[in-house]
Amino acid sequence: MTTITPVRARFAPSPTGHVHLGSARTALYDYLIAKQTGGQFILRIEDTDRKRLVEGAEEELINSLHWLGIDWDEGPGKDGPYGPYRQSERKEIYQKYARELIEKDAAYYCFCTPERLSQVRQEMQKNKLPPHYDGFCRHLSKAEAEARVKAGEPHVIRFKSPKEGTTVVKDLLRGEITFENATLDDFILVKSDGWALYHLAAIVDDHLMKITHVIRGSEWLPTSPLHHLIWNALGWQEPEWVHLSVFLKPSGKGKMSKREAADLSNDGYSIFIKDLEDLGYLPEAVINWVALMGWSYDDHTEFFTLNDLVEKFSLDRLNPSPAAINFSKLDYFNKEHIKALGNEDLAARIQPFFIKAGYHADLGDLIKITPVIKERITTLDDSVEMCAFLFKDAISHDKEALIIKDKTREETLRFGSDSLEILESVSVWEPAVLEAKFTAYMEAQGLTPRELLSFLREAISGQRVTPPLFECMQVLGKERTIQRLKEALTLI
RNA sequence: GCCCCCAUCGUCUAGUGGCCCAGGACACGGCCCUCUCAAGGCCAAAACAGCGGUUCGAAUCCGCUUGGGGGCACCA
Repeated sequence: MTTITPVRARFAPSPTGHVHLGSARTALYDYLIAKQTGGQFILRIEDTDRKRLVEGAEEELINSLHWLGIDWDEGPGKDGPYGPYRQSERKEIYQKYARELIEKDAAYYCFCTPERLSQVRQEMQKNKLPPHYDGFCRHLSKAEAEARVKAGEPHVIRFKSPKEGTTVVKDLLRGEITFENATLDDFILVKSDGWALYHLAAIVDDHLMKITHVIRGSEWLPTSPLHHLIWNALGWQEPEWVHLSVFLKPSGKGKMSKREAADLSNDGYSIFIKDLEDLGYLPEAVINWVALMGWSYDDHTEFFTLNDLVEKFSLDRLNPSPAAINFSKLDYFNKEHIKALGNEDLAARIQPFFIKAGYHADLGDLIKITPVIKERITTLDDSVEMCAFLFKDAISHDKEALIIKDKTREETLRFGSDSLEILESVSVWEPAVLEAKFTAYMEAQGLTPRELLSFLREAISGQRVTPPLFECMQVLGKERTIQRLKEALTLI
């Protein structure tokens, strides 16, 4: 590592939908590199396309970032020296620089109608050429163009891409990438409604906001030469470019489509941060998981907290190849991070899931069960299914399961009433005491734990799967445990 | 069609010319432990896409092929 200079990194989403894994990872890396160098992480809303805005998307975006624990130093709700941080509030700024580009002859007015443009595109495709603009307005005289603009003729502003030579883009993890200028298009910089497009707006903002590193998806690679050219045309020093690889669907074949995203939810998974939260994943786990998709620390360390990552992340250990999303690995990380949680913390996190399921579980009770469930649940939501019986007023039984395997109804009844007596005789209601009593009883009767305890489990919980039996009895309390066993015995 | 990117076990990856007949993790299978479910322990199976170079030596460097991915909007 050379001398560390503070990095100013920005996460610049457009509020057009849910925050997904890809953007979460980009935001994370931005945040990490900024924090690690003592720099700033900036959140900028790219909302210049007024038609695509989605109601509530910005709010969800902010919530998701907060949930993940990624906080910004400058951005909406947190003013800084380079605001405003919403592009919709910066329209005039972009127009100023668009004019500058025209004056420098690096851009030109174009009066072609959308109809003509699509016609040109079709023509190009028919001739097996890249579907680019044909340059119809590129050579209009400045005087004529200005006159038509003044006359109020609808127009856009296009960048004047060089036609010869090559443009080299330097990417931090891919090295130098060379593009033939002949393959470049004359991109639109400002639309006919006066709003700047990403290509102009992002560059102007990155410059004005003194961004030093731009981390973005590799889908931007094809337009990166244009961006390089615009930076140059404006006479500015461009930032470091980092083009991250895309995420592939779990099969590894192709990008996640709308349809596949929907199919995922049938399996209890999702690529959207909001859903992951609802599903019972920990932000710690999502962060850990997503950080490792495209980055690694060494050949064996996998468990990282956000703070670990701030300390250990580095751009030079990024991996340029696309990564397939692996949800079973997320499950694994979720288990690991749940196990790492303190009992009070875990209890507070599972409580909303109980409440959502209609159980009035109070924190005190939940804290009692967290030690025994923390290594048995994959998601926070799993705790509800596993422990619901503790919070129900009445439970129902599967009568079949109430007969001890390979024993008769009469035998079961006898073991059941003996158990009842044992329970009633216990004065110190603790797992160790209960276990000692029952172990002695089972030995005397020649019963295996599997036989008796499975029966008791069904009797007091109505479930086949629960946390360890004696712990369950403890949380249930002596009275309710006895009550439930009595009820069960009447059903045999 | 054109441009660009990528290429190690099923998946995420380690590996920057000899330490590699390739290491870790998840998932999968088996065994042990075990009151259910987990957790834990042990074991197994599993990869350098192909072909040419360069080199004393290549997973590592170069080229080609193949495969995969991304882009080609008055979206970002």
